[in-house]
Amino acid sequence: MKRQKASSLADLSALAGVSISTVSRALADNPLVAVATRDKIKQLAREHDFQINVAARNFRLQRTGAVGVILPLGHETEQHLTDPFFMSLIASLADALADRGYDLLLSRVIPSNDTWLKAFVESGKVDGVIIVGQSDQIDVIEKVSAKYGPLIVWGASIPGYSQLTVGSDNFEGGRLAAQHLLSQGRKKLTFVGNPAVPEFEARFAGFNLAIAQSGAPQGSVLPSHVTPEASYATVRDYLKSNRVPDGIVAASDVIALSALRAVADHGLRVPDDVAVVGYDDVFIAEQTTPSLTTIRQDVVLGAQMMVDLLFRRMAGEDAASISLQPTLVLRASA
Amino acid sequence: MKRQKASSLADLSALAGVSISTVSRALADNPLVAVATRDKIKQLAREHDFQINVAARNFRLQRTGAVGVILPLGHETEQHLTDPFFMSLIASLADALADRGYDLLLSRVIPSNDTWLKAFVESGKVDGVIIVGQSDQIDVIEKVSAKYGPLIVWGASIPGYSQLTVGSDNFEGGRLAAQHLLSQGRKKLTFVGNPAVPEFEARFAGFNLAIAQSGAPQGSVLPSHVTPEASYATVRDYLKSNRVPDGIVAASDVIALSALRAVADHGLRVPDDVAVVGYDDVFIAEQTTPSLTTIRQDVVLGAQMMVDLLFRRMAGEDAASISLQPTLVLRASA
DNA sequence: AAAAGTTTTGCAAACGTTTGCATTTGTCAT
DNA sequence: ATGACAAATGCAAACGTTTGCAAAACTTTT
Repeated sequence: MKRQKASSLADLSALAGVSISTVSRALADNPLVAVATRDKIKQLAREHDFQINVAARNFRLQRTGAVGVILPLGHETEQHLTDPFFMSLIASLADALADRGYDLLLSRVIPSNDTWLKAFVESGKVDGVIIVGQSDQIDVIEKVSAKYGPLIVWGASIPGYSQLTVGSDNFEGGRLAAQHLLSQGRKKLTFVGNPAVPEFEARFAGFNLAIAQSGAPQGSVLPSHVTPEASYATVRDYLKSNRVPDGIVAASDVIALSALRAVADHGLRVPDDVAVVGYDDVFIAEQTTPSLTTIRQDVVLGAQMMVDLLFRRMAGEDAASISLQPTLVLRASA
Repeated sequence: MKRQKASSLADLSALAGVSISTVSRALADNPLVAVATRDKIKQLAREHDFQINVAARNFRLQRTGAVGVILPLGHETEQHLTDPFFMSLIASLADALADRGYDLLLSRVIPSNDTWLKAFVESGKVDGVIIVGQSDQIDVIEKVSAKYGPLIVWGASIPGYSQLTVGSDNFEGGRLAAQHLLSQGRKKLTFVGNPAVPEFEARFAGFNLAIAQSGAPQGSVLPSHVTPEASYATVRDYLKSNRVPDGIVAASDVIALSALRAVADHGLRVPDDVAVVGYDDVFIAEQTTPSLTTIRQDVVLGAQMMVDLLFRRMAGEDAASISLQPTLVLRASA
């Protein structure tokens, strides 16, 4: 019994004694071909375990079947990609795209010039692009986004910018975090994170508003890189200078983690002496000692929204940016 | 000045007044075309910012320019992808592949039947495959790997299996961890992790050997899922049953993190009462309280080796599995 | 039994490249 | 000026699909 593998429609058409067109249509269940022929061909395809050449099909259809997911590492040349929040977002994106039969082309970019995004978009390798985090590339993104439709950004929706974004309401998140601390009677708050990052800027603004509304003294800000080492050092040095806050709002859980450690190493107790609120609710937030009170962003939902929006844009429809509501998750650290 | 975007070789050939072939060759710097013509065409390409259609080229060249990276989520249906170790491995893979001009096609697979890998390999979407972690799919991998060359696995090299693997010497890593604890006078050791996972099995074997050689009483094993919640519960319940070890070797840093917390929550001190050694040295290992003593696997090197091996296989050469030496990183937890 | 209509199949072009081979153009010695 | 040879360019096929349109094969109606 010869069951050679059929590797093209031509092979199959020879086996079935029909034309290539008929095979193509049969496999697509096109009612144009008679049911009997269709079944026969499908049977044959199964027997010779035929797999259609996806590259050829996509080429003919002028599509790629892939969506590019890009992480611009602008502020941090280091291993930004390991930030657990971005990772789970990517994981969820992979799932959401797979549900639609699309592949996920992963790309880390360390922006060296202004053309990286343009080049990527025009390379024809993907049918759409999702950018995870604006980093310091918001202007580059904005420029490309003006001419290239299927482009969705995870990040902040900023007045004056028209790029299509999905993100949690960072302002509200920052406000929630600060408000929580204030409601516990904390007075001297510090925000840790680099406000040059658009998302962080909004969180910081929300943080400031909450303070202003409560009448507490103005909060301070510690611009910090997002890597564990850098943020640890930043907080440690700050504490050493004796400006000890009684509440810390971190711009991310990873930063919060470092803050927890810096505070502990400085001989202070969390939350008794210093309360710490994180941001993201990544999977380790529950596992820290003490476990981390944080502002939760729903990555699964976020990923779905991004993919929804992207496909709408790919279909030529238009769509509006989406802002998701973050929530406060109460644990032990604040 | 009309600077329309040229979007195909045909466009460009019209502009230059030469044939498509000549344009193709000129852009490839083929010496067959006169230097003057070459320069003129390249100049023209720049002016009209021409970007070659990668899909078409790859199709013609019968390649895809992409490598598939697959995470089989066999043991854990949940968000395995967020394990920081795998994430940094993927990040490094992305870099190593980008260096070679290849794209990274990310795919999470929850194996439902035995054909997922075969289907993926035969879909023609990628030129090679890297599997990150054998999970419980080692037999499926083995079968496909027998017929499909460009397939590299991160994981354990197991006698009797011929799949090409890159991984750290898990046996040695487990041995190192246990030996370290024993050398500090610890006597009652426990291994936390599911020995059904090939890598973990080897770590457990090394752990056992070290104990046997030292003459200490046999160690115990706590099979545990790799998620934080599950491993926390496992360790907590074990401690509750009053079988308190004085040393824990965790199969991963994430598990170790849970162990740290479970031990602390049980009112015991780390490392005074119970010492904990992790595995992987992920980026948060430094940030735990207390910071985690762990067995380090070099992901950057590992990723490079995998890509090296893969390209050798893609070129039709053969290659041998690689075992990397893990190292003990001393911190505060043991 | 032929015409008209319907269903099923096949032909051929197209997607944008690369590349073997043929052809044109240019150079040089005669 | 002509022939021989080298250098530069162009023609056309191929990669594996999908799909508009034409053609063939049936069915029904007269």
